[in-house]
Amino acid sequence: MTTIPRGMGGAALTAAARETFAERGYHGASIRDIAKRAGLSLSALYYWHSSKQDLLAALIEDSINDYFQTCDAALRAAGPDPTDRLTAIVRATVDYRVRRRIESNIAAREARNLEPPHAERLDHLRHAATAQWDTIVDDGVTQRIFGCQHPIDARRAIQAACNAIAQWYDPTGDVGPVELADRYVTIALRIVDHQG
Amino acid sequence: MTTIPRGMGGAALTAAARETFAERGYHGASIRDIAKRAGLSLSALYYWHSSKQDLLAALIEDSINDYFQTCDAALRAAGPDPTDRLTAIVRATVDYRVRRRIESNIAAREARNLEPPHAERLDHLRHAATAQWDTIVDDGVTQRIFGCQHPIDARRAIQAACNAIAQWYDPTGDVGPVELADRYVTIALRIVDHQG
Amino acid sequence: MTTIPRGMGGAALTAAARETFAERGYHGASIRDIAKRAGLSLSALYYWHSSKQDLLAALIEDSINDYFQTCDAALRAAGPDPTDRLTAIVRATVDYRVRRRIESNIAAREARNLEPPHAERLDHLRHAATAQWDTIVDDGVTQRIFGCQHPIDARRAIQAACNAIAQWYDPTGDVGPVELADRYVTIALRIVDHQG
Amino acid sequence: MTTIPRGMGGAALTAAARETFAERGYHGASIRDIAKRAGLSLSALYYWHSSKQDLLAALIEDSINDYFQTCDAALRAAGPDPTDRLTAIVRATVDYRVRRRIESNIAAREARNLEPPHAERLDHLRHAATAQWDTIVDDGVTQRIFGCQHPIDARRAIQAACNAIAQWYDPTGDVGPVELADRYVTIALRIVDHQG
DNA sequence: CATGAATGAGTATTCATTCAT
DNA sequence: TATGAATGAATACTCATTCAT
Repeated sequence: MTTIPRGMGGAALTAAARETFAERGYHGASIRDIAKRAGLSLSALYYWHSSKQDLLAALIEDSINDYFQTCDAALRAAGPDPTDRLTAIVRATVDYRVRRRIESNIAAREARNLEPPHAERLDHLRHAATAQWDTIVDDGVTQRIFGCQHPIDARRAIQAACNAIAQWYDPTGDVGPVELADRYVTIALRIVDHQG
Repeated sequence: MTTIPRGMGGAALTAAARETFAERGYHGASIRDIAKRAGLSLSALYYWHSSKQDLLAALIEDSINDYFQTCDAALRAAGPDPTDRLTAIVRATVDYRVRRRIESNIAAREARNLEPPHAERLDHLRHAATAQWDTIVDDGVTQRIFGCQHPIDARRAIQAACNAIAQWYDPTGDVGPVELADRYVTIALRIVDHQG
Repeated sequence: MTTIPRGMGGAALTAAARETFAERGYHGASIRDIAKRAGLSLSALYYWHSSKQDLLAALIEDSINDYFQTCDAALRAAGPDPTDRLTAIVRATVDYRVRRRIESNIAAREARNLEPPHAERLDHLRHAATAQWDTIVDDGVTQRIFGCQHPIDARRAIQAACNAIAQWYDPTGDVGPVELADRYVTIALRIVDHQG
Repeated sequence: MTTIPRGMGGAALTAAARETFAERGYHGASIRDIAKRAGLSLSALYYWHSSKQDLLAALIEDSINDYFQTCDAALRAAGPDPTDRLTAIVRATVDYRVRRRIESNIAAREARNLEPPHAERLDHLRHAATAQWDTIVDDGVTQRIFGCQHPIDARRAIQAACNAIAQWYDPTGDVGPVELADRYVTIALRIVDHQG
């Protein structure tokens, strides 16, 4: 697993890469742009990161790890009840999409540009996340707490709605992350047809 | 990679561009790849299309126009009732995302690579579509047919769910477009808290 | 962009080539520009002229032939006196540079882009012209009518001055070709140090 | 085509560009030819010069600046007398055309291929040079030292004669720059009808 | 740690030209 | 006569990457 190097140059490059990939996409961004934005030379970039691909992978993996930690903590705190668990994972997802809006968009849009070693690790993580969501919804349906007839479609709809937040959320707007999470919990519970 | 009959180069190139942009993204796709895939020379590509940008714009605009026509027809047939109208626009959207899955993904992912003249036209269309959705949800809320407290978030969630279909739908799978539209209408009505 | 009378495609192309070569130079002009300017298709251009090179050669040779005819006529009318002959050839040259200003500039600037068969013919003509000028000046010096000590430099100076006319002459200005020729005859006679 | 010492690429490329532009003209010269002639890669060319246009502009501006410095020094040394000043500027011009024969030809032939920012600067310089010449000739005419009736045509003829030197001068020939300048001073004084 | 100099493969695009109709 | 469709080679330029210092 690639880690983001600590130190002034490394941090500046990571920040510059994040902004540049977000604005122009992986293929549209040139490492010259990134180095210039970081105020460093091209060669300095290669001191910190072995390739453009590595820069992207570091960014995405760091962000995804954050997401998994956020989810795990929330689910550990939530206990076994499907409603609590769905609430927890929706809150964690909304929180992550807002807090790491930019990396989150990069992860969503540019993941397909990751090459085999990184791509496989990411696929595995994604599969695990999907399983986590599916388990929660399935449990709720089995326990007749959720009335929806197509749990997979419900899960897809909730995830899509949460993921889209990163595309439109304005951190300077007047809906804060907590209020937003409340609203999306409500939407999620409606989608699974929560029997309240 | 079949031989293209003389005079049919334009269509072959459009099809090749669609597949290539979908697989690799706008910046990741090279026009050499596109021409090769179409079984024609690079120069033939420029005979039919004035630039790579033009190829992308044509693809996206054609697809978006299709979407608008589909929606307009559905809404004209639906009459004034908000439930009918929401049902109609969700059906039209699901239909479009399934029917033009590939272009639909290109439009969603690569629109930001459109340059000013095309980008502005597209922005305008997107704004019009959003207004259409908002009007429907707002009408339902005003008439107390929909109980949701945050109509804009509801609209965003529904659109995100429908749009995501193009990312995972498998045309060879066992859920057909009509059944899928039924399921998404159900989800949409739940999101707006339809009072049935 | 004038309309092309049927069968006059050749003339339209010659005119278009003249303007385009004059504006952009041989290598800077594209054969597409020329065809478009002539209001014809690319293929029509190739019906009339076998190549871009042929288009340039036709233009230059036509113009050079005109120059030689003008000079020959003037010198035949002038008789044997060196002063008369120098006057005649300067008048003929000024007349040509004004009358065929554009082709004259093309011939001067683009001749080096002519390929072997045409280039050799042109070199031969240029050499003949130089010999004609040199003979006149040498005769004047031998007969002590011209006092200049370096007849070749004198000839070069006169030719350069006359040739430059095509670069600055404004046909809408208030100095007509006859008055201009008078002035350049005066200059030429001073350069050779005419003993008047 | 010797090997270029590391760090000397810029100069080698400038020299190669000078030769290539002189031989084939701006549009006829390809940057591949230039790089190859310099014994460097295409990319090295772009490391040192931002574009083909930039290469041309640098060459021309450098050469023109040389000309202006040469003229200014000569005129400062010459004092106020029109004959001295005309002699000085003719000597400076001949010196420049011989000393920087190749760049001088490039400046004359390829200036029209300069794009707006550079073209405007050059136009301004050219206008200033013309004014300098005109002032000298006008002063001589006003003071009845020069008898010519059309000072502008006289100036044009002198300039054209001097400029043409770069087209035919052979540095291995037997007329050196000083002797040549003497001859052109004589020609110039005759053109303005110097009252000696 | 960091840079200046360099590279080879690749980019989108335009060229003069050809050919079947 | 004339054209619409196509081509291969060339165009200027950018890419990610390397390496000696």
